Amino acid sequence: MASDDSSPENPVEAAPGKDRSRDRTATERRILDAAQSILTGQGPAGFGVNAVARAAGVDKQLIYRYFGGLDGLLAALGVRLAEWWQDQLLDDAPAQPPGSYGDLIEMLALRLVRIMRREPLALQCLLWELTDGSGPVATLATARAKALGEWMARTRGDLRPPEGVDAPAVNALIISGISCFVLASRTSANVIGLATDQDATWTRVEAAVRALAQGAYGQGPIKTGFRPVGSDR
Amino acid sequence: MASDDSSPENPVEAAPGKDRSRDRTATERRILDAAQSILTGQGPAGFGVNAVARAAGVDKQLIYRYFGGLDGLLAALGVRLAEWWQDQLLDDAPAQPPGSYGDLIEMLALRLVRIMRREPLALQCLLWELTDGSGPVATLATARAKALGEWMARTRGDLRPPEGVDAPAVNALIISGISCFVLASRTSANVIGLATDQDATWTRVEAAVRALAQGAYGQGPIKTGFRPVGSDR
DNA sequence: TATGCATGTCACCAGTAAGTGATATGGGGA
DNA sequence: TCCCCATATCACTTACTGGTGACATGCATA
Repeated sequence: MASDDSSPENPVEAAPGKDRSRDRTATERRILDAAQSILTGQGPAGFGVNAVARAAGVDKQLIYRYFGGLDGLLAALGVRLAEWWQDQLLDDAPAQPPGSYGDLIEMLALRLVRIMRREPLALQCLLWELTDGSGPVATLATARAKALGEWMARTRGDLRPPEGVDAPAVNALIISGISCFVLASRTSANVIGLATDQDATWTRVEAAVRALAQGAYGQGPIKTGFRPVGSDR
Repeated sequence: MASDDSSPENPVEAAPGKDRSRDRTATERRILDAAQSILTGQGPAGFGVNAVARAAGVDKQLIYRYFGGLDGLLAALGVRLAEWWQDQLLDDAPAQPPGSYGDLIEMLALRLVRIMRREPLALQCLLWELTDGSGPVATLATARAKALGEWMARTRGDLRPPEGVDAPAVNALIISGISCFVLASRTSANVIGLATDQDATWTRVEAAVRALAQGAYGQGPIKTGFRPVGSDR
């Protein structure tokens, strides 16, 4: 994945011929598609003017003209991301409303596990935010935070966390844990002793997520019927 | 922190004169110090042959000769890191042995929070592992995992998690949560709604860590006496 | 038909990266 | 004393990056 980016491996066809469509909005979409594809595949490190232009089969000058450079392109991509998060979270209303605050957080957490596992782009954006907190990248984080917040507001009804439990802090840790774990599973098949390439492991992780949510907000430790087989540190 | 790396901002002095000490082991140490300094300051992205050589005040050729290139240098750094983790974790025996498995995990988790907050190098390594899972970088992860495992083996005594609780999965999520949260606090002053630049927030986070550990392994939700002031999603 | 502008392309710049072959220099052994 | 070798430095190539100015082309309007 180093040098040979000129081969047409992207969804957009890259015929190096003459003036293509002469359609600005279409070209802008091509560029955005390419940017998304690059970010998904190569990650933040590969996200550059040259790479995106090459993938889009377009001169990089157009990126400067139409988006004002990389930052503008990233901002435009952020708008897409925001819509995507809306689709992922908001559009699937819960089958049955949560019965307790613990259920609410469990529901959110499980959704998060599945979304993150399914969508590499979300992971790459998260990684980028962890790497670089400067302005343009921060908008990506904002999109996600907004979608999560709206889902909560819509779903929580009048549920409240139990007295004395610091819900924002606990939730932040649970969400962080899920994010980091899925992120780590992307590059390593063994994360803190769990084989992330096996489906059974993910079943266990989801059960653990439930146990954490209910343990922090519920009435006691959740027995999942888990029986250790190997080392149980 | 971008371009001007030639100024002697590192602990090693960078006099561009003639043959310095003509002492290979000392030179190797200079290079290693510089590499560590670069990684701590600039992160994985800034970790290159030129940058390290410049910071060490040494010709980059020596990096190839003595370490066989960046990968070898990274491996050598990994050895250092392993020792560092040993120092951080193993050498401070717990004041009193944990009374339950929940106490054990709570103890480990709190230690982790403090270590991660204190040592930027640990965070940069973690970030690198999340970015790139290829061989040389993976050794960094191994060093940390080994230190954690040994601490557990030494401290746990004959404590066992409660029946039916999947300790490896729960612990992995707790550790991931701490890692990711501290990592995010490095680049953003507001992580999932928590102001990470205030000491009070970290007190809350530590309490939440305790609540999660005890909630998952203990007898019920932990009341920390927390009283919400603002939004409590 | 002729002009002007939006669209697209090309060629180049300065900067920096990784990597390599040749050269200087000093110290220790024969 | 002389020579050899480990140590250290220099000079260079190749390749890529972000960024910019100049140029070509086609469409719509006057």
